Amino acid sequence: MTIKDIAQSCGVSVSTVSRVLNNHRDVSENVRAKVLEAARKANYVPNNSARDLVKSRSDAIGLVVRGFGNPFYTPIIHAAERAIDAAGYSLVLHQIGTDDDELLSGAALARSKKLRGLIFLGGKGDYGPGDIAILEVPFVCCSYTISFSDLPQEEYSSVAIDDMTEAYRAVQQLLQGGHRKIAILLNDRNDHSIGQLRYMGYCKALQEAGIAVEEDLVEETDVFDLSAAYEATKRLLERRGDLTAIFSISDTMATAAIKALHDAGRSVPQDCSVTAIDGIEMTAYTIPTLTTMAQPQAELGTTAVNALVDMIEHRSGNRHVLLPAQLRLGGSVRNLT
Amino acid sequence: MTIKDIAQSCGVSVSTVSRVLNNHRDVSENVRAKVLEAARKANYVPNNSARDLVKSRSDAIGLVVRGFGNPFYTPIIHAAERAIDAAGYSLVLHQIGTDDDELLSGAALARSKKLRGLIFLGGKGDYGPGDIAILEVPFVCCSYTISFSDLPQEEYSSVAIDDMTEAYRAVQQLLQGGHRKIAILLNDRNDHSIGQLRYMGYCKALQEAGIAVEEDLVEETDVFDLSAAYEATKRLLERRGDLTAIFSISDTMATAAIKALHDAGRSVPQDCSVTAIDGIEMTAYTIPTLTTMAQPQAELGTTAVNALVDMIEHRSGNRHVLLPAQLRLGGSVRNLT
DNA sequence: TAGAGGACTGAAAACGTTCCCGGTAACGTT
DNA sequence: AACGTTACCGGGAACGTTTTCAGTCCTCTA
Repeated sequence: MTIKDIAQSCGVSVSTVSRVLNNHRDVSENVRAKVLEAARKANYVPNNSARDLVKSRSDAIGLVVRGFGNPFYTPIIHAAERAIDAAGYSLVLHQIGTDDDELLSGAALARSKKLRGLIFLGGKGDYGPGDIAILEVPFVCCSYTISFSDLPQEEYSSVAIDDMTEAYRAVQQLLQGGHRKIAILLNDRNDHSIGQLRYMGYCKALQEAGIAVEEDLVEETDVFDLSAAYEATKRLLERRGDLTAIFSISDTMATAAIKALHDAGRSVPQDCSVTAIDGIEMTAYTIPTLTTMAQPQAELGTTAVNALVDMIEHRSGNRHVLLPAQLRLGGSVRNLT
Repeated sequence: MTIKDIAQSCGVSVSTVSRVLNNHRDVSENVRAKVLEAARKANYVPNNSARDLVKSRSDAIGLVVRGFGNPFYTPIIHAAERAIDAAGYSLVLHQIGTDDDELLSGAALARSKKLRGLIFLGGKGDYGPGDIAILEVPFVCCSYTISFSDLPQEEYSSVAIDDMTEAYRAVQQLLQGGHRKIAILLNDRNDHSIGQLRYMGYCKALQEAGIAVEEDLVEETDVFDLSAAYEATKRLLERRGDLTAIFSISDTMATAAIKALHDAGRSVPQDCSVTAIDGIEMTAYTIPTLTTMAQPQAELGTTAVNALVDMIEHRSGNRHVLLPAQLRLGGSVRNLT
């Protein structure tokens, strides 16, 4: 059932059918009605491949995500899909492994599928102006660090929280509670990831309070592996039994940390406080509930696609938006004073 | 950069270039090498729209999911995407709301995008043979109940756990522990969903143990809303203070239930046992850890796409696979005897 | 009443592939 | 020497759209 069949059945040309189907002007009311009716009755569905070919673009937006399994991303992707759908686009999801290059993957995907735009979710990029040239479509980085690269701000878009500041606030809250020996649980201090930014916030808060960052209070571990975070916490406790608080850069790691503390005979928050960043739904229902800097996950997703769609439709250029996180008070923090 | 440009630069015809790019026979080694080199150097990426048009099919598989936000689905989708990628296909993700018809949505998507196949994840279908006729591509239902419909087994494929049996096993475990007043937390008893199947397993276990299903021990609530599950548990406790165990049809609801019990002054498992079905990663790190029938989430995803790809490539017809769940012992169950 | 202009329509090219079909050259077989 | 077979290659149609361009008819103005 093609446009041609409809044209034939209505006794008009394919051009005319195309015009009514695309809501173009210059077509009389009665043939418009006739064609519409015929299309409806024939259950006509346009062939996107043909349309894409002639317009040399599709209606799809690519979402390339590193670490899809992270429950933190789920509500973001959820909201992004809804927004993409609402804007009349469709979503092709591409997941990349830890050793894949998102830029290369994204570029190939975008070119072969004639994508309209790209969203990079999660991860980090050390790219320069020359690198992103292979991306021929607009893109926005969502919860993604590109801040360390030498890419000028006006050459890309981003949507995220202010990682360093929010980490700073989280740690500051512990400091205000009288904590002095605060450990940090993160992925990597030097990989130019979001973890590094949060580490910088941690350091800043400590330094402002006149506390030196102690090497053996920082523990690096795989961010997506709960059991690794569990083991890391165990190591931390063996090394520094005197710590009174742990700042985790993610809710999931914090959950594992609380469990490790519990299994080591320390209850939270009586014997040790725990705070984090992310605010995934589940940690509002654990025992104890987690005190965390909750990210506006759905808003991150919709903001990212709205920015992208604006760029696609030439309503705006690159922009950077920082969304505020909100302190979600739980039962995992105790004040010492 | 099209096939034509490459043809020109190599001094051969487009047909020949197409042949080498598609690994067809009847092309000499040296021109093959020449074309390949030219394509590589020109950074050629095939135009999928054109290919899709002429072959009248794409390389995409549609994943239509109801309730994307459910963390239980995340590892399934994760694994599915990997498998789709590995099989040389790509994934278009479509999410539907509670009031949308997945069949209609899926059919429109499949037709307009010339999808090769469809995976329905989560949800329920009361469809007959006439209904699925609008789907012109193979499809498999993953963690999806279609069992109540009058669709003959050979007309569709499915991958799931044996919901009724696994629920039966979960409840049986509580019964063996001496529990007699066992509540159930579910979405709906009569909506032909997975919840109903699990409810049937619950009933069967009770009946075999000679225990009547008590109306006020079953609580229905929105399956995706943790706060609703929390409130539902509160109601349950007010109504039946004498219950000694709760069987929840999902891990997430169980988490909320444990929290509600805790807030009501009852600790788990001392005052009340909790068990569930799903086995999401986080609940292995809560306090207490959740005893649950863990579903092989990744395997569900890969099995679904493998089945689908087999059908797409005509290696097999419709098939139904039931994967075993595994009892994951946690600390949320106490034996009374 | 001639001409301008607007409303509407159709023919046809173009998009970048795939694939069928026909053709040539080389080689072996009778 | 004639013929079949094989290996290789190019021409060109086809896929289903969109869009430009060239009309045709009608209406209105001068």
